[in-house]
Amino acid sequence: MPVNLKQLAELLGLSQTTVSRALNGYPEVNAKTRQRVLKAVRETGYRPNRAAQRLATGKAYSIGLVMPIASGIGSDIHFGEFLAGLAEEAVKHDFHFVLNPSAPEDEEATFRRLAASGNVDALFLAHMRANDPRIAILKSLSIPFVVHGRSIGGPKDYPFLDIDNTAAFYDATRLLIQLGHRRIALINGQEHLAFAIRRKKGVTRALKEWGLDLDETLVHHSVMTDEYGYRSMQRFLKQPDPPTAVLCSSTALALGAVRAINQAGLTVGTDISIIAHDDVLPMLKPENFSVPLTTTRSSLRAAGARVASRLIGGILDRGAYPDQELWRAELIVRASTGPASVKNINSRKRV
Amino acid sequence: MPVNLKQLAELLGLSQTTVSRALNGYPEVNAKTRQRVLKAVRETGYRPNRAAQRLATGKAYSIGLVMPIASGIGSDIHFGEFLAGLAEEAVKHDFHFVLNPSAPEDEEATFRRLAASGNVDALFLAHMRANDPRIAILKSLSIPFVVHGRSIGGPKDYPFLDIDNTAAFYDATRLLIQLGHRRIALINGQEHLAFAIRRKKGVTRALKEWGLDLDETLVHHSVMTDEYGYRSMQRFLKQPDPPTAVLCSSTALALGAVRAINQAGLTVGTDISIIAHDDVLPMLKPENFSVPLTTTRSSLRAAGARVASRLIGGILDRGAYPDQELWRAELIVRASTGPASVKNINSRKRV
DNA sequence: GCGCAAATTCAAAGCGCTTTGAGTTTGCTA
DNA sequence: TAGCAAACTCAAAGCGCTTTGAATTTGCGC
Repeated sequence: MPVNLKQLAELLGLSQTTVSRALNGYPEVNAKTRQRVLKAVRETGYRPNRAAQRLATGKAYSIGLVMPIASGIGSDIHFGEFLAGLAEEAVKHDFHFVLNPSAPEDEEATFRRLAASGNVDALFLAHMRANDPRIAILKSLSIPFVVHGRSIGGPKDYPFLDIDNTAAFYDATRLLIQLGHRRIALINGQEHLAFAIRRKKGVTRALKEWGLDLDETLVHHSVMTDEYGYRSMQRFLKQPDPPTAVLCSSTALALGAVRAINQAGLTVGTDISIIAHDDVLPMLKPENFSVPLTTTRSSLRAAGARVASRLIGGILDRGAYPDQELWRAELIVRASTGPASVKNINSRKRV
Repeated sequence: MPVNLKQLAELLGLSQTTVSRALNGYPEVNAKTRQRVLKAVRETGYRPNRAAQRLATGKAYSIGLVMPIASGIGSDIHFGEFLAGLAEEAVKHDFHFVLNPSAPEDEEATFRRLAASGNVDALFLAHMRANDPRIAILKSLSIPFVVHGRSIGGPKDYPFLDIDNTAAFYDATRLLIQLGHRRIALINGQEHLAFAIRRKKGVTRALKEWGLDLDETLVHHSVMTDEYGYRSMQRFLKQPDPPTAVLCSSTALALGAVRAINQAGLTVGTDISIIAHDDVLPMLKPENFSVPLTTTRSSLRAAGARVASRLIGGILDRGAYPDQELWRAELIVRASTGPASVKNINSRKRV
């Protein structure tokens, strides 16, 4: 039988008002009194009743999530991982979720309904596309939100958390160039997604700085699964002048690419270099690849947790968070990258 | 500005009591009055305030979900799909989720905390293992729950929704036997999972009925990804007496298996038959395989929705659901299954 | 020691719903 | 037409918290 405010106040010989204020950090409470209250809370294990708080404050203490059910997104491994981070953080603060599976064409209606329902205090948005129309919709909805990722074009002033995809792939490409690679391929995510566009831009930029051009025949866009990584790599290797290095937008793609490379009788790291972006999925660790993978790393789960923090912090008016965050991915060099030597190129040609 | 009960009652010239009762289906309300109330609800768009309901009834109107973060589960595509079904149904009833990411070793504590928190009315459980200890824990916790899947051994009297895995794989195997196959392989899920055990049992049983034995060298257990399907199939094909047919526990596994088959210069459906279990993942449609896949089909999303229905129905005391449900998977024959002819066997041997 | 502002604390009024216990009608029976 | 049970409807009391507006203390300058 949990104690409630009234009992706690009685126990302390204080009024509910004072106890409530002590707990919620109001300044007009004597420091000693607050200490007494806090102690009593610890001893009794008092936890405020969320339903009552919701009723009294009008806050929902929950976060709305629109879960895309379009092919290849909803049940994407990446979504689960991000969600885990989000949930982890939410649970700490006793926040709930309202998960709204929604087809892309219904998304706008879903947002509106959700915002109007009063069931959520804030919304979360992901899978940004170029010129994503959802940002304008959310801005018009007067409900706080945070975007994971960034659109390209359109309004600039909205809260987001993104990683610097351009920089990550610029850095990765630069490393490859420094190692002597000149023909560099890119196995990327779907073409309409903002992160994929930025990553390609990073590659292009680095090449350009060295006076090189990105060969469009060495760029593939697809859903980021093992399977597509394999197919893309296979096609690259069949080209008359195949790449000596390849960048993959996910470890899943890299898994397939590695298989294609091995199957062609080539060795990762010596014959062909490979760098993948690593979302730190527990299923797919780059260090466990037969040839450990050089990666640009940024934890998706951590991003989820951070987004939740910001959303919750905003709702509770606690802590000041930057409105726009751009995380820098780490470039971690492992065995899958090596110099592009003449010998490599020859051995490759022989296949 | 949404209307509340008081305003609605005023509008109707009724008391809040009567309106509330009319809405909640109490019998002591005149049928005509109830119609009037319902009409007014439609016109005003009245929606009861969940926070107030929670406070008044003591119900949380939410469902607890323990999301396993062990390797290869949490961010599993199957989990996302099931979750989508669950969420879809929950949203309809304005139910929330409390997602609790938890490492397997903390699960018990997580259950207890969740049950004690009063934040959820019911719990959901999945990824059943043989002799799964979590069932006993949940039963002791006096909180309603539904299990997706079934344990093997241990208590029998608990609410579950499962598919008849034994029957599904029995049926699939029987079909293969009828087509003349004698050496049948199984690429299964992880060995400790109940569904995998049952599927293997189904295969064994069918073979036994035809006087055949399951060759243990033709059974692999692993995480159900593309990658492992490929590896398993590759190993099977290297055996001195390779299988003429293979059963896969998921379409992801089948994808890998098909690749290995093609790579070996064989053709699915003529040289080697393949049947996969299809969870109806939007990402991976068996009908879109280059050779459309024969499958045992049962929608994971539908299962999620059903579990949510049962959980919610139980909480609201609405509708009577069976406590234990065993869904029958459909066996859908497509082009990936064909007769095992001598010619096939010969051509296979030549490789 | 007095008076006043600042510092604390408090009682009470909601938040919007459910539900108890009591009051009103209605429909029949006698 | 009185009388009574059945059928409806209602006023009011919570649920556990926040917050307003007022009351009480305390601290200081004179």
